Amino acid sequence: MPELPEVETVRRGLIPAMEGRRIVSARANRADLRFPFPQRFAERLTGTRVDRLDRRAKYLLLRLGSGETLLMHLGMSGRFSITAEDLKRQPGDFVYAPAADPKHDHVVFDMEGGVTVTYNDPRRFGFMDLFETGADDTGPYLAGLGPEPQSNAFSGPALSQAFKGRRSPVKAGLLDQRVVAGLGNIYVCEALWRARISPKRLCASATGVRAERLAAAVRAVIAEAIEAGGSTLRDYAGADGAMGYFQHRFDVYGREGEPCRRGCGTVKRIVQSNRSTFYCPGCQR
DNA sequence: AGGGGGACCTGTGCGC
DNA sequence: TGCGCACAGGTCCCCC
Repeated sequence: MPELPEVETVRRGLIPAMEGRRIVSARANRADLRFPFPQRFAERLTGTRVDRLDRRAKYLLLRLGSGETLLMHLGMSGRFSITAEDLKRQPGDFVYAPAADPKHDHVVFDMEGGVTVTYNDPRRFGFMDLFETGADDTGPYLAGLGPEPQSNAFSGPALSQAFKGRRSPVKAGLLDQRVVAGLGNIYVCEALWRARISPKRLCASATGVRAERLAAAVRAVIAEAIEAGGSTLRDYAGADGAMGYFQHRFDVYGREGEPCRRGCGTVKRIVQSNRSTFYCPGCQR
């Protein structure tokens, strides 16, 4: 479910609840999510302090006083809710509302200061792991990730280089986390629309000036989405009460049959590598 | 080697 | 109202 902007919004929402606080106790309510929890999961977390909350691509990284890093991925349906006496606006309020069904509450962190952070994930595509801090680039998850879209390492020339010789559609190229890290189905569709590039165009033919346009579009789309997430955080809970999943105005995603915002045609839905792609055949070439 | 398709799960919304 | 199907924002694994 969450792509980079949603994960970044979740990170920012978790900071007041977790950063600088000791984990009084941690608990996993089952043996696995997508993968088994690491050995002695609860014991390795209990008693340690969360020094910092980082993000890389769609991964949250809790840097712990113990010298370990807790890596968390939200999969498609992972959510956090927070309850906290000292963060509440009104007594009895949730800071971020709990997900509807508590039977999917899989991990609970009791934090210093009466703050409780609960991870809920109906589909259990999410996962958590612990590794020694500093080993980010040698572990199975983060090694090989491409540049962050907001970093200097991501640029037109870099994207052009990554696309060179690739025979796959540019939609698949942008979804490849080794090319650029953090994009998912929605923001790839949005960036391609913004850059006026057809999702069916082959990567190899989207180098040069097209890659330049695409890189700029990716940056803009991601920046705007993070900003939209930030505004829902400022309002505390978003419309549905859940942190990180904000209502955002999409240009093409989910708009099949509706008019293109450029007024040139109708948004079309196709399937590429088993996933929905939305685009406007009128302006995307 | 790179790329496509299926698998992993549960929930929701729609048509009949 | 109930049932079955299609679909959902991610990633891994297998196979060509």
